[in-house]
Amino acid sequence: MNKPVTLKDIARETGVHVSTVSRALDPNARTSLTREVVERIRSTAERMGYRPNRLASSLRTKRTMSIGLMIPDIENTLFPPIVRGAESVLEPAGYTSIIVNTDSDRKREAKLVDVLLERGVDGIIHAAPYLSDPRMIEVARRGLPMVTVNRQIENSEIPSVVNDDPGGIAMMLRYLHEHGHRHIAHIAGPKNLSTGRARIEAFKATAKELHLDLPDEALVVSNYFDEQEGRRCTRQLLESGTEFTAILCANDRLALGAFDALRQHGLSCPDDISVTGYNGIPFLDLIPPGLTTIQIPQFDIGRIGAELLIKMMTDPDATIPRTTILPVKLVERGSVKRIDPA
Amino acid sequence: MNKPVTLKDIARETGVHVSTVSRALDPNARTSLTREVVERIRSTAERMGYRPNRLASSLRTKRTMSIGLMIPDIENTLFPPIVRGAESVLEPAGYTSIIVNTDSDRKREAKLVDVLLERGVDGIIHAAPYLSDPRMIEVARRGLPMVTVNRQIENSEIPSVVNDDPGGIAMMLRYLHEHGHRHIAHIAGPKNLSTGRARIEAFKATAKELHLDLPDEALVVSNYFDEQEGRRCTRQLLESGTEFTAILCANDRLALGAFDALRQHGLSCPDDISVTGYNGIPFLDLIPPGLTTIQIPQFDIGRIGAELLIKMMTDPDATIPRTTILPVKLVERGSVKRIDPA
DNA sequence: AGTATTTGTGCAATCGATTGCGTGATTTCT
DNA sequence: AGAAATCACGCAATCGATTGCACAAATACT
Repeated sequence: MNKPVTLKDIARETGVHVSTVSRALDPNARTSLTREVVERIRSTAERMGYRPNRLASSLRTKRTMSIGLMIPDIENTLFPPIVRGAESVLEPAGYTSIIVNTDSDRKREAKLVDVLLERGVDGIIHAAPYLSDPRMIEVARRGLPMVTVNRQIENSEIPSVVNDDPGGIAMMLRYLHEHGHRHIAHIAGPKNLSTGRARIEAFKATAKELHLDLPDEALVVSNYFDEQEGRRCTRQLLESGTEFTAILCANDRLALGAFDALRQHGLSCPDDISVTGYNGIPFLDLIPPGLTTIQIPQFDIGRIGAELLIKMMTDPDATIPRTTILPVKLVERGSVKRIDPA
Repeated sequence: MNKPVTLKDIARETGVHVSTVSRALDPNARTSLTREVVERIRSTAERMGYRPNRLASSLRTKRTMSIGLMIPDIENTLFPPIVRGAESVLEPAGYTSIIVNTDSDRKREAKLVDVLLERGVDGIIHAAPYLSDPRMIEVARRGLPMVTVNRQIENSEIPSVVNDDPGGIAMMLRYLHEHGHRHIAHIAGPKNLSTGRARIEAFKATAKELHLDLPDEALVVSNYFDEQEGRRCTRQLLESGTEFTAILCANDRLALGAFDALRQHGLSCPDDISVTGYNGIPFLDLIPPGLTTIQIPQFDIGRIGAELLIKMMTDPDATIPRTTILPVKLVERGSVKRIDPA
């Protein structure tokens, strides 16, 4: 491994001082140097194959040009698009990201934040914090630029980029209503997540608006956003004896679990029970009967989150919107049947 | 943002020299110091909340404890499990990984390698190199520890971890044969990828072994491993007029595309045509009729790749197997029908 | 007891780039 | 033409941790 070319090497080669070389190669400082000198340095740097050592630079400037990207699990298809969205702006801006999987485990989250801090990240994008997350709030308070995307932390000043949960849920509930459904159950998300809470509240509010009958048993709360909980909650609905013709699920994976549980109970979707999801994860069009869902702009959530973070990192005094709400849209597939209102 | 505690601060506080502090905190060098001194330093370090500055350390030691993880696209469900597998060993070992998406674009790949090099990664795991990849070979030659996983580069000494492509394809072809199929088409992967080539060769070899009739038209080569190409190739097969009762696809996404194209042509899978895939990506069990496929151990591929890389990074003289081949298994679902041999 | 060896720390250079300050040379101004 | 201002670049400190070498004190040896 031949040792890399350093500023010193170029300085020796061109007969100038290393500080001059440094300035010649810095687009911002280049102003006060002679055109020729800059050109001479630039060309020999190129010729010698100079690659700046970011470590040395970072040590001096206190900026690593890297950020931390915290997600629950990269295997959850909801997150890769967010990651790509974020990188679509980070990479061109010269930032590199360290992705960590928290597995939605507070202990891991705390440990991984330390890892990121130790690595000197310039900022953090947290894609799925808890509603109450004192550790992250503390880190942000200390002055580390941070944005949360997809979910948000309550009682904090941390800017967040989320989709329009209330609007999306209302849209979906109205859609079911328009399709004749009057008895609609809801499988809600975990209460300790902002998405879980926002969606259940929107559901209740819209149900009231539409004058829907909403018995307590028609509303079950899941512990995790996954298929297994979707199955469990669906079973619970079925066994409670409450009457319903549709289930509005707080996310797609719960809905996929519902598909499964209904099938196991010998019920057909959408003929017996209609089901709807939320998020719009991939492959949904390939899974029968095709989940009607709310498509959230995952890529844009990541993209805008990264844009905000860069703004915060480069201009500490910039005014950053506390919450950025992105519009969603309803994607019709086959899981909702039009019925005659009872 | 209160400034971090440094060795110098601890030195001042405890009245010793910073080099002593450094040694006291280094588990390896701690030997030659007095128990008490070490203890005193350790405790005040703890009390002051000392966090080592990895940048400074790396600058001096030339080790960043970070590695580059190159994948085509994190949105492709094949890769997240590989990533998790790799991180399952990297993280506990104190390594952090920088994930880059090449989009299977040579220009991007070249650029991203430079980014990684500039960041001073200690090694690289490349999850999908081209068969011929001089740039990566050159980087490896220069002395940077590197392993390729999932695919491999030909004519290079770079260790790779791959699944048993020949075995898997042979297994699948035999399976179709046992189910009565005698006219079997193959949608092959791109020729410039090791997986594409290995699989087509295995297909031909096994077909010969089984004395299958294999006209040229029954074998079409895709340009990319994706659904669109699967559709195109299937259409081509259908329009060529060649006779076949099953299509063995070189990967799952091609097979998913085949599902689609068959449907568009009014054909049913598996009643009219059987289809098989390769890889075992998620959600396959939810997509009708359920793709029968070869499950590759993605997580283990990542895990073992990372283990090899760590070995290479920590002991340059270690003997590393040139190729590590992992076993695969056949997963039966509903896309293959048993028929009477014509 | 006197010399040789070991032990525990300190000193200072180093990794590579950045940057405030200084200075000689050139240009501009009166 | 002489003073002032500007310009182009060099000097040296700095970021924080690591490490070979030096050296004094303590211990072991003959």
